[in-house]
Amino acid sequence: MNNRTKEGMGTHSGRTFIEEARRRQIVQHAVDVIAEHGFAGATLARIAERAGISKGVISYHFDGKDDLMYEVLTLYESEEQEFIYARVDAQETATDALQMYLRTNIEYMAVHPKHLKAVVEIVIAAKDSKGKRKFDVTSVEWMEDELSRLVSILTRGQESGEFRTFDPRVMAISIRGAIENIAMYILTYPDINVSDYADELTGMFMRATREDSG
Amino acid sequence: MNNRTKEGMGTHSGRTFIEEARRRQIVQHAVDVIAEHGFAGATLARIAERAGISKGVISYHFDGKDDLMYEVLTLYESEEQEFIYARVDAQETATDALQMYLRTNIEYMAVHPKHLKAVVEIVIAAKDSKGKRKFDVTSVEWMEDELSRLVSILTRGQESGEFRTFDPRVMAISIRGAIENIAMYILTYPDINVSDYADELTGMFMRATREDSG
DNA sequence: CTATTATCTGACCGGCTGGTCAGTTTTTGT
DNA sequence: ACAAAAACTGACCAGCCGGTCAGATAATAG
Repeated sequence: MNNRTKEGMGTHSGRTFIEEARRRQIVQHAVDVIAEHGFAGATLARIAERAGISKGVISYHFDGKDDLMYEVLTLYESEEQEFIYARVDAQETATDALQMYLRTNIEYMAVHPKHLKAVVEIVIAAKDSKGKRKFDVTSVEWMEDELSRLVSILTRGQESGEFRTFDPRVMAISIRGAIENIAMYILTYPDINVSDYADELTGMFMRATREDSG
Repeated sequence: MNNRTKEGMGTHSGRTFIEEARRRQIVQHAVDVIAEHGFAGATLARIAERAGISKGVISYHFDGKDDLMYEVLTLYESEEQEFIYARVDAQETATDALQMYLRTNIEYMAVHPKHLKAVVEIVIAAKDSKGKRKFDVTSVEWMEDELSRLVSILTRGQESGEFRTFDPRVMAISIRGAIENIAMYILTYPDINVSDYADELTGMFMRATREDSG
């Protein structure tokens, strides 16, 4: 009486304690391997070896590599979203929201740099393999979703007069690019002062967005 | 009397007309395949098929896949650098230099989006496979090189009083991130107005860098 | 025209990939 | 205690990867 919902992602309906634990363990080790070797270098053999289990176990608990990657993506994506938007949505003005958005993004990636790297790696890989029926839609939608949330903050700021006139989409793309690039550097040089980075980033985009004073 | 310098990259010493043509052809098709399928999906078989030649021809003219990728990287990287810095270095003030830097970057990627995508794909892949003796150093150095040039422009602006006080490195990383992310979007949605993107980007970072007026 | 060299083909190789499965061990239920 | 279900192992598979090579073909030189 095993595989009930395997492919039915999301809600963990009737899973054993052991199964739940194994899945979590595998996902965690998968993240480590992806962060270390990139998506292409994250083979099932390597993930299994890292977890100290047989390769077959992964196939037993997941419907293949794609399913595992999808799990990694959705798990840490939602984890990040919750962390960030719990704080962002608590802000009243768009200015505060944007500032909090930048700050919590940096803060989150300082605590979980591997998670972010893994998510980015998967999304990029999924984008590249477009048309080969992988996790396509989801991955592209993640980018778009993240972007549209940011766009709505920016638009709100423009409507309230806090922000100047600019293309919210270009601004959002630039902000995401800045954040993701800084994430790469935090991973490469872990000994940097994250708080300073957050200050710099907020100072930068506060000036880039606010109404011209003159 | 064939392979003379094969591995000795760079200067094409004594190459046949045919060899030179074939190499160029292979590199061009390699770029197309990388841009379309990503680095991981750019197999020798696919590149050969696209070029309408046998797989062995690639091995005949290049010392393996790494050599081909290295060729793609160096060729289009230098091409881009020349295009951009020919204009950037002609500017007198740091403000003009930065503005030209942003504008020509967008302009270049509008003309050669595939080249840029290919370079980014290779650099990312090389970064991931770090420690596995590929083109490691070079790829990381490209990023660092690109970054240090930008940093020097920013530092110059700060010394001349054009720019406010900020961490030039963080700013440079953010600018690169914004440019590269926009590149991805231009590739995804080719029907956007590139000129507008350039205007938005310059407006954004002009405000982010300039001395506060008050 | 002929011999030599350069170029190219297509079959082939070992190695690694994701994935499968018969059989063994562990956990669970009674 | 014991049977059934769950969890796991390790050997195995086909398929693709980068790369090689003997032999076919094309270009060139004498």
